[in-house]
Amino acid sequence: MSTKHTRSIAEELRRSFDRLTPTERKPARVLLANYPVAGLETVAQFAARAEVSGPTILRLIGKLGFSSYPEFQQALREELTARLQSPLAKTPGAGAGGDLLERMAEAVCDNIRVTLADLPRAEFDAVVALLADPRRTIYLLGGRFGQALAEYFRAHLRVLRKGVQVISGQPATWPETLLDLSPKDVLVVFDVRRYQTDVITFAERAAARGTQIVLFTDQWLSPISKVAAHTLPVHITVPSRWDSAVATLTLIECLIATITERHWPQARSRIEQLEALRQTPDGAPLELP
Amino acid sequence: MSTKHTRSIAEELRRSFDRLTPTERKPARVLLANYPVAGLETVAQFAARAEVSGPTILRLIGKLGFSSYPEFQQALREELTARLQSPLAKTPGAGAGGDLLERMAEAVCDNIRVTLADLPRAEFDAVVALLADPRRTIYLLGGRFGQALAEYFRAHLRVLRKGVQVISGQPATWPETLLDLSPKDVLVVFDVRRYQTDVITFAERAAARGTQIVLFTDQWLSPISKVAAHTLPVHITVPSRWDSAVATLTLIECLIATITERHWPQARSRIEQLEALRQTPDGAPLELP
DNA sequence: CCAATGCCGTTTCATACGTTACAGAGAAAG
DNA sequence: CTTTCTCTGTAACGTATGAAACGGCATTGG
Repeated sequence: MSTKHTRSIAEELRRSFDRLTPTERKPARVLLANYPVAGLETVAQFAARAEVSGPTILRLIGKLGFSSYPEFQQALREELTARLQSPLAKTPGAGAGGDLLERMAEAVCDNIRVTLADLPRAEFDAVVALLADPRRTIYLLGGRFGQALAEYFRAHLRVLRKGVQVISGQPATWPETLLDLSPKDVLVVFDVRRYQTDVITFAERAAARGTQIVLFTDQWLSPISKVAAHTLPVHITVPSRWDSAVATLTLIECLIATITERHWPQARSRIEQLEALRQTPDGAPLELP
Repeated sequence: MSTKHTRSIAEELRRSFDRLTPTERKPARVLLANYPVAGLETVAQFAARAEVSGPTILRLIGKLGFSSYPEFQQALREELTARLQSPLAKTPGAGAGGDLLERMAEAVCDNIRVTLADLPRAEFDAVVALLADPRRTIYLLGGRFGQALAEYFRAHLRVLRKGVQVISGQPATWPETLLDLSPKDVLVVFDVRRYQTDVITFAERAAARGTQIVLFTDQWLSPISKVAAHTLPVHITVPSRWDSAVATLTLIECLIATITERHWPQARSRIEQLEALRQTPDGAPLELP
């Protein structure tokens, strides 16, 4: 009767996190990262995983209000039972009263779901085919915040194929790149709300040269969509003063995953060659991603 | 190779159900009904729940191919870990039911929810305070795929405060930056699975100089976590050959939103000054973000 | 009806487990 | 610089745990 554990142990852990000593926080993090499996192991295993000693584990669960380790495990198991029985058991008190983190999580997830649900599969498949075509060169362009997305996209695409290039640096130098664009090539543009004029003009000129444009934009559609071959609208509003790029990133990862899957033979051989070339400093072999 | 448990234990149990004696079937049914929690209890508890004796339990798990009860529990925990990490437990009947887009959306949303739910609020708040402190300089560092995240983070942070810098270029040039790091400064590192050695060594040296390190890593914790002041574990597994950065990006946006909100007076005046300075080419006034 | 065999629980035992006490290291305060 | 206090790992302890031996019981075949 010492303590009533109505709320979850994870929550209790987070609540009293600042009461913990530095060494006690290590197993706390390990437990939260591998919840709740780490806590179902023996004290010795749990301690070894967190790289602390056994007594530290016991002191930790003591601070959580448990009088013994078995009692702690019992509580974990009961919680796990409830969690597995009702799969969508969200935190019961999760009304709109949740903190910013919870509200952000919900908003972002809604954006992702709506974005992917509303996306025409034909459009998606066409973009996949375009980006997987080895004969085309892929150019990527983004504005203030789109730049980083272009970089992320490139980092993956470069593994899968040759001819991937991010247009960066000062906009004044972009026209030079414009010369390289041909009707065979693809320009991927990231342009959301408060559409950047320099990005827009570049895209329009590229379109004039016949380049295929793939546009990531928000639900209100950048003006580039008028000249784009394929437009991918993404939901971006969240309870923040800023817009969210999470749904955009998700879409990027979906494209990468699909390209990798659908053209796996080519991708595989390329990745294997890459691994052979890339001698890691410590000599450890790289696994397939 | 005493026992290879490629398929799930539950399936193995059903397969060899008719080889069991009547009394052995009782705990088998109990385990399947309360899977896998019942098997994670002690032999005595499991036996009591199934109303059989201890040795019956041991004979049962012996027939499943395990040489000891702890080995059986270990297998259960590993299976549970895999199940909780990639929640394909959703729509179990619809194995390949949804297409890749839907499965990605679900997985990514789960990652986001779990990541934010398990995040200690104290840790989050400490990072916010650190990044909002105008007296500290913020350095950002990322590996192959983390680089883009660092860039995205910087693009926002630069609006909110001065002294934000991404460490980029060849790793050989990084030591020069190391000289600038002081105990007052903050190093934000992105390091996930297949942790990059050059990133690790840089972080370790920075820590040796007393720099506060904020680490974004996966649930298996980069070795940098040992020297980091604050570790933010993120779930990254999706039904793809690649890992996902979506939850990491969400966390970044949560940080930005919170910093903006909590230190709004400073942020607001800074944004207004920025707008005054930034003469948009078409003369259109910029709105507040 | 009897004997044999397979099945299951009770008892016993060794071990590994959780637990406690203690001492050393390190930081904070004087 | 010294003292005090907090924190953390080592070591020792008692116990509960998993595992093995044994015996009774029911079922089956003769």
